[in-house]
Amino acid sequence: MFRLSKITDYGIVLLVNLARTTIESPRNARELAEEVDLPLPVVSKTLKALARQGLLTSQRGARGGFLLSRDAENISVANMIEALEGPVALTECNLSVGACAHEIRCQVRDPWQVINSVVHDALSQITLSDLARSRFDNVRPLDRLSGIGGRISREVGGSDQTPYSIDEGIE
Amino acid sequence: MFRLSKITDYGIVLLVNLARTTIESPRNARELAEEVDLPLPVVSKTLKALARQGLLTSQRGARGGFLLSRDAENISVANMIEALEGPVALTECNLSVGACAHEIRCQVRDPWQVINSVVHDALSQITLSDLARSRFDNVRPLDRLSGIGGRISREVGGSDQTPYSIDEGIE
DNA sequence: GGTTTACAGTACCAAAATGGTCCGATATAG
DNA sequence: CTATATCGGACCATTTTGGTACTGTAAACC
Repeated sequence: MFRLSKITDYGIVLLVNLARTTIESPRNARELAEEVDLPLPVVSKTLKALARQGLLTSQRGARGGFLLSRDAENISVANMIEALEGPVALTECNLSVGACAHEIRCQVRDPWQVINSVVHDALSQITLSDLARSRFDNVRPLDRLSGIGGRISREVGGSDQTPYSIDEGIE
Repeated sequence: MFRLSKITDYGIVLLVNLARTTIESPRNARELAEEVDLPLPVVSKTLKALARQGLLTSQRGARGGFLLSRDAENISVANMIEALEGPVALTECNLSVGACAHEIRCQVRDPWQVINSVVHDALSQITLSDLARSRFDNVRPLDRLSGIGGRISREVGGSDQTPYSIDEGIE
């Protein structure tokens, strides 16, 4: 079905919520669950996963909770997806060499590498701070994307790169 | 897990196979299954689905089989994925309005529209003929993508657009 | 016209992934 | 010491996937 899991969806919503607040003290799961209107166990599970993957820092005990582990500008959509879904690999052969039995005689492995990179790059260019800014409301969203493309090219290995800002040229 | 289903994977392999041959007579499932080294029932199922979605034309009866229904240049990766997975919708809210119960109070719906479009656009720019050409073998694939980005912007509704050629600037 | 070839549709089933809940352990604040 | 929260699992129902099988129908060819 080519859809992200709900946990990932929830995770991004939660991250945006955390990125929006200016408070620097940790926010706990119950609080966040209310704001987002999702069952506490689900929110809790999602936050735990994000903490384990290093996108959130957790503080245990009374007055504990979760904080972004780094600036929202430095967390890309690709990062968030990878944290909750594992590596972006549209096909098995994109995961690693030798993952697919047909690898040797396969005629499309190399093209798939390209496709996967294109998608990954696209997802790397949008950051959490873009999502948190969210002034999309009454504007057709796609208008903002002119010019994004020139940068979809260089990065390969999942390392961070200069992210594209959705607001570019709009201010 | 953010992976395409195997059927989709198989489907693309089969389409590439069909795009590579110059023969204009239909190729049957058994023949294709051998070439691709996959079980006949699976190949058959996949081809049927592609035919139902209009990417292949089928010919019944003796000497029947499958043919591309249009030129490989006019079949994008997005087309192939949509044929076998349904519409590209990374989240439920990308599928249609009202698909998600949280839609009204959701803070990230609009950003998701953008993300989804970016991915969809990227997948629209690579065509079956690009895949079939496949001269990726000894070249680092990403080098070919410089310049792709400028075009990732305009299209929204899934309609065809001028596709990006992977070989651009390499010849 | 009968036989063979090959697709069409659909039902079916086992295995895996997902969505969601719950609980005991541990760390921290006061 | 107690209340608060996360941590790390286990757990289970439901859905999706991957793959097979079977019946029907269309076309070709003798």
